[in-house]
Amino acid sequence: MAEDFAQLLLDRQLCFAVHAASRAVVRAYAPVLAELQLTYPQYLAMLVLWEDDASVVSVGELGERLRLDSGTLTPLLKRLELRGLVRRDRDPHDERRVLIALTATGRALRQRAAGVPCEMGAKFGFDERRAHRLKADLEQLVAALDADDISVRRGSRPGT
Amino acid sequence: MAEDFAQLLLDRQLCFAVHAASRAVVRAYAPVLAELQLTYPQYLAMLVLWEDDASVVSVGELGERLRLDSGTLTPLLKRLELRGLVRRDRDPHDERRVLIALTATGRALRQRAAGVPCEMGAKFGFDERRAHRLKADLEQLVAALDADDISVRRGSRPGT
DNA sequence: CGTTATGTGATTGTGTACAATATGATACTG
DNA sequence: CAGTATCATATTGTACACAATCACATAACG
Repeated sequence: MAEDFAQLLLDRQLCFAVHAASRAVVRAYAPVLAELQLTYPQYLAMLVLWEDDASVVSVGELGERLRLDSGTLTPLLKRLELRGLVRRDRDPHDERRVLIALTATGRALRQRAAGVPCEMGAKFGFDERRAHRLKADLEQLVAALDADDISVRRGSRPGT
Repeated sequence: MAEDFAQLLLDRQLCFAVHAASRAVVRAYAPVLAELQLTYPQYLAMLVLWEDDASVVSVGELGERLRLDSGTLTPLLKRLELRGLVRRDRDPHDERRVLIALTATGRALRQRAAGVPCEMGAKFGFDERRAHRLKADLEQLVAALDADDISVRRGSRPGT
């Protein structure tokens, strides 16, 4: 019993560290991204669109890459559309899908964002090896949690 | 120029990994905490209150521990008050401060939360050494970002 | 005592984040 | 072809998260 309560303290360590780090990262990006008038999640979405010159993906594909659902992406993408960075059009071959495409303005923003990784890398102050190790640890954590989540998604209850 | 764009891809790695991991952690806690009718940030606040049996802190002190500001904590604490887990009273010695105190119900909830760390630890699937290393890496990251942030908080611009 | 500075929390507005549900299109079945 | 199932996205509601601002109280100064 006493050990359980001790864990209530220990527990706070890792899960809280992940949570606090995430918010610290978003805060650190904010002033840099403000020059591009982007929020951090908007920046992540633009990174995906910038990756391929074709730059046409459905909302669902974007959500899979960013691990975000449509309820989050739809208003975010509408704001990017308002700013003229992307277009949102129904897929003519499948009227259910909405395709996101970069505009010329959105593509041009890539030049201005080119310096962001370097500027942020300096803030992080991690050498490449340690950054790689941290990234690997985090990805394994996500993989472990997602694997556990399959039962929820597929509705396959363990007992019954 | 081409190297800068290559970094736009590499950059996505670490910052995105932190962000995605944080959301995966919150998602993983959700079903476990639902039994206690707590959200993850509410659980973090309760952990701080459970740590000390006195369990009386101001909103500001709580925000310092959790690195959250009052705009986030005030509505969160009001919801906990509505559920009868905490009380919110003005400090009689300093009418500006609002003190948060556990109720008997809030203190009792600690028993039911005792198993949460163990259940979540199983989901994480990390051995103690690796969990400790990940936690240390994340804390160093937060420290580096916060140190960089002092210039913003104190308004001491580097140039002028 | 009036004035100003500071400090603490509340309020407001914008922007995620996600569960639950609704809507409409496509695919499958008989 | 009608009925059903399924899939992709939109909509709604709740809950963070934080910047900017407001309101009030204490403190410091003349």
